[in-house]
Amino acid sequence: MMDKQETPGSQLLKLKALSDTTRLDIINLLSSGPLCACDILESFQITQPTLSYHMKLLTESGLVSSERTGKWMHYTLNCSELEDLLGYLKQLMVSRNVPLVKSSANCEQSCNQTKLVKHN
Amino acid sequence: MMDKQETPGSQLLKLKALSDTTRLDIINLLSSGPLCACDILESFQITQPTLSYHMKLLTESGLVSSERTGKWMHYTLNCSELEDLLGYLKQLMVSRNVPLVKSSANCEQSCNQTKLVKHN
DNA sequence: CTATTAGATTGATATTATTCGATATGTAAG
DNA sequence: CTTACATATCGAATAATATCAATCTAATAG
Repeated sequence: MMDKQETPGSQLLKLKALSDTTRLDIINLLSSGPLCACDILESFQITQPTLSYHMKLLTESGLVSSERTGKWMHYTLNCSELEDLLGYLKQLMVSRNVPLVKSSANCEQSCNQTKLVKHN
Repeated sequence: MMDKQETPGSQLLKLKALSDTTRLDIINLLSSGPLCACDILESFQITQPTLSYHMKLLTESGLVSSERTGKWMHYTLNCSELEDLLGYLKQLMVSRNVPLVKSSANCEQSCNQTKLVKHN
């Protein structure tokens, strides 16, 4: 049942979240299992506020979920959200044959399309 | 035959390339087939130099390949590179059970792990 | 050779991201 | 209540990105 509305916006949020070395490394860490912030912090040469900032972006993207246990924050990789992103990217590889460019193609002699229209 | 060296760096480049609305939209356009720069440009409210800048990032990431035909530049989505990225992300969902955090876990009472070690 | 056209490059500027020190909040222990 | 500890937030500095106008290069047409 995949009637979920495609929300490219939220996929963009995830891609932004993954587009930083530190955060990609954090995701890698979390792929081995949930960790609390202090454990994650030990793996990086960043300050605690910086880690907190990155964890905020990761959780806001949905890729990571957080849960407080006492004074500790536990972070878990949210696989279903990652699956969604995978699905979104996979769909890009299925040529949709939808002419997104409104009328026609320019560059008449170079396009290997049947309908060739003169470019003004 | 998947003996290709995992190069997280190049995957990071792709993720950076995808982490911008305009570029993600361009990728979407290209998923329907190759297009020349002038066609792509018509779909956006950006200037030609800006498009050129984005196409440079996309091609440098490997996600898009470019080919000159006369005076036109044709851009094509490079599916194999996208596949590589998909593979990299997919692998994150397979818990590797490798203890990346050096010695042990902190937060003894909250970790559901067998080996519990006191945090100083 | 001289336009003309498609794209790329350059340099400046605006916008956004990242980082840190200082400080606040929230929780548990004494 | 006070202290200690884990994490979050704030404000400011810095770094990285995105954008545009102007200009350059490459290719074709005349």
